[in-house]
Amino acid sequence: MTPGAERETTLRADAARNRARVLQVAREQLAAGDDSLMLNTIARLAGVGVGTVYRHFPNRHALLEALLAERFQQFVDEAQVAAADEDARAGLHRLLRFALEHALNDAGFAAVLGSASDADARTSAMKAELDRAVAELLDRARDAGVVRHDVEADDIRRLLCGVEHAIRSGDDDARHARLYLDVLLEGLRPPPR
Amino acid sequence: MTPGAERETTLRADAARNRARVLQVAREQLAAGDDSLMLNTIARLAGVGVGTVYRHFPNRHALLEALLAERFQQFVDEAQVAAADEDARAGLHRLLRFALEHALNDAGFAAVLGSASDADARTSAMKAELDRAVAELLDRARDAGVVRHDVEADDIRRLLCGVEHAIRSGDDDARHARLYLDVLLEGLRPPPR
Amino acid sequence: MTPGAERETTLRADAARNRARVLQVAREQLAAGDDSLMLNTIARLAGVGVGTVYRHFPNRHALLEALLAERFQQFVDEAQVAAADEDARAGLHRLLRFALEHALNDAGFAAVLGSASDADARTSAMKAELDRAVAELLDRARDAGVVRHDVEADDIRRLLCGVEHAIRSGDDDARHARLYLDVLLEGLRPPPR
Amino acid sequence: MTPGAERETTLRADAARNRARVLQVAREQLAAGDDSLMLNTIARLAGVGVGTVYRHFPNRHALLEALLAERFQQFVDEAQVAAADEDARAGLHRLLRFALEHALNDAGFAAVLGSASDADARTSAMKAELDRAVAELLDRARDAGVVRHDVEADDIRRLLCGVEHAIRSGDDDARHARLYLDVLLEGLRPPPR
DNA sequence: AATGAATGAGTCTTCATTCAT
DNA sequence: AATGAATGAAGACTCATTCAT
Repeated sequence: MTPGAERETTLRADAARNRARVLQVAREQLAAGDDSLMLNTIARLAGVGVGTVYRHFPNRHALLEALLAERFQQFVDEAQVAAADEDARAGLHRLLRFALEHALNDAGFAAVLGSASDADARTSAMKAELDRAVAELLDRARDAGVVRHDVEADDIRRLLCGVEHAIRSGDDDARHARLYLDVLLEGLRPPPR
Repeated sequence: MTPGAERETTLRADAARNRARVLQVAREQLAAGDDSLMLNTIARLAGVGVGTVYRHFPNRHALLEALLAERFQQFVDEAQVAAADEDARAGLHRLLRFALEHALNDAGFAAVLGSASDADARTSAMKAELDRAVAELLDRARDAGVVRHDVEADDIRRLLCGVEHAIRSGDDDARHARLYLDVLLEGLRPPPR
Repeated sequence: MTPGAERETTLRADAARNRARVLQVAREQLAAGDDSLMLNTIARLAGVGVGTVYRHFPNRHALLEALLAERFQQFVDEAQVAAADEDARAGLHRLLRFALEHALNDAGFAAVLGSASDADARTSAMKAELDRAVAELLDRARDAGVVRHDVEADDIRRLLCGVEHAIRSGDDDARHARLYLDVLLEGLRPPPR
Repeated sequence: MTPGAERETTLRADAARNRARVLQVAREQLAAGDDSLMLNTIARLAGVGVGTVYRHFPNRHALLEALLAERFQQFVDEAQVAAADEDARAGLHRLLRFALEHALNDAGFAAVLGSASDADARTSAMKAELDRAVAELLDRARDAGVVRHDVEADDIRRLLCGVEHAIRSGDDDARHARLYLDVLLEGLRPPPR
């Protein structure tokens, strides 16, 4: 029984259920475009008392962090796999498409991805892990001459958030998503001459 | 007697001065990064009563619209000049750099630029005017083979907002601004093959 | 028109009325033994909105201060007159009876009188003024040999609060008040031999 | 089988230990000047669940009563000894000094001593016992002409609380304690004619 | 008997908007 | 036309008490 995992494990069955419900409702609220995350409302929707929400998440931010930690780690794992692709350019492509999908599905995810400073050290750690994977991929891509020299992992993250933003602003159908991502990918090539 | 025109015409000198002050303060607030736009605060800073603010702008949104209308028209004018450039690609370049500067200086400007629906018909009209100019430029650029065929004026607007977003997320120094805009410009070229 | 008085004067008629109502209700609450001073409740009882209460008194403490300032100054004025009595012992007697009446009528008054540290400088100033008057009286009384040498103005204040406390604890009829005050006055005489 | 007795008797060893811990923590809290007595906090500090606290003490008041009962009985015992002093005035002196020490050490103690009505019959019984001892002492002192005729046991209790209050309001060093108690003792002598 | 998660009424505080002056 | 006091709905958070485990 890992000590870290234990915290989750020893949670009483009903407490765990409530915690999950709250996270679930919060996620739905965000997905529905309501980023106010009112703890009272969430409590009502989750069918628990306000106090229960506050017990699990002392403030709005803690809730957001929890929401993100879940998704982000999951994503970082996938990202690392994608980053190992033999073909660096293809790997980058896959990685970005990957991240974009996540960002489009989860507004909170995009928010973290694109913020300069993190409130929680765990978030920063995960972001660093992600940047490390991207940096490796970029290095290989640069060596292969398929990516311009003046962009770094950090820039990739920010540009991706920009694309996500562009897609969200207006009809965010698949065609636009594909087009905007493609523009980014083409723009990342070393400029002619 | 056009009602719209009358409002502007009959404005007493002091009323006009108050209106200008309110807009000025609101602009400063936004520039200072405070996008809450509390009308009470603005009134205090402008040295007028809240009631006065409400007389001129029935609600927060009206204030935002007014703020934008001012800037936007000014921008559209400049844009039309830029769009007339002989060299279509150079014109596009200038136009985007132009817009980007505005967007970085004025968060509200970027918000309008990137929103799918407008609250005020005048805004839509100006946006249409802008898109018309960009569309012409794009047509010429496409004919010259320097821009991919699958992007429209609307996409340009959205992508630009994306770039603005990327620049704002983190250190928004000149280097990043130039780099991200360049990535966009390169990405807009017709893809190889 | 004195500047100090003006603040009160320029208060709009209705604002002044509301402020007075709030103070009135707060005073009644305290008198009724409820020292929780819930601003919402006070607002309701005063027939004004919560916001109005908050406009006049940003927090509970400000309300208390206002409540006290009113009474205290009024009392200090009277005290100074009483302190000027030719017969020092009689003056002290009158002064204490005087203060006791106030303290019994207004719990807040007693609270300030008996607290070692004040939150508001004005309160400290008034207290100092009071102590000055008492000190003069004590000096004369000591010279006349009718008060023990080891008590100071500060002690008088504290002992009086003690008496007030004793009177409140139980039936606080006039007999008890007279008796306890008399015990104090006798106790203040120089001890035999 | 007396229900009251049973409760004490059948208390399991661990239950008794928990009860004692809770009382201990509550006492410490009060001593530390925190008279909010939050049962959740006490439970945490005592290392038991809230439920356990509630099992032993159905509400905050019951806890207070229990806290006091302990001390009070202990005090009454000592008081009865002190009251048996040959020299009535000396006995009174010792008794009051005695009570004062207790009251200064234990704010709850003073609260009970000075309250007109008790929540628990046991408290009233103990208070009656105390008053009986004091009354005897007073009778003897009056007969000896060393205490005024118009004070009763009840008054002694209340005046003592007054002194305690005075001592607490400000620097409560030994000098002040001695002085204020002395003022009371002198004040209790029969007034000169 | 013990635990501590859950509850939700209760309180504080802010701020967009109205309206008497 | 201007003022700013008043309003009160809305949101954040606490804590005494209950009850399933």
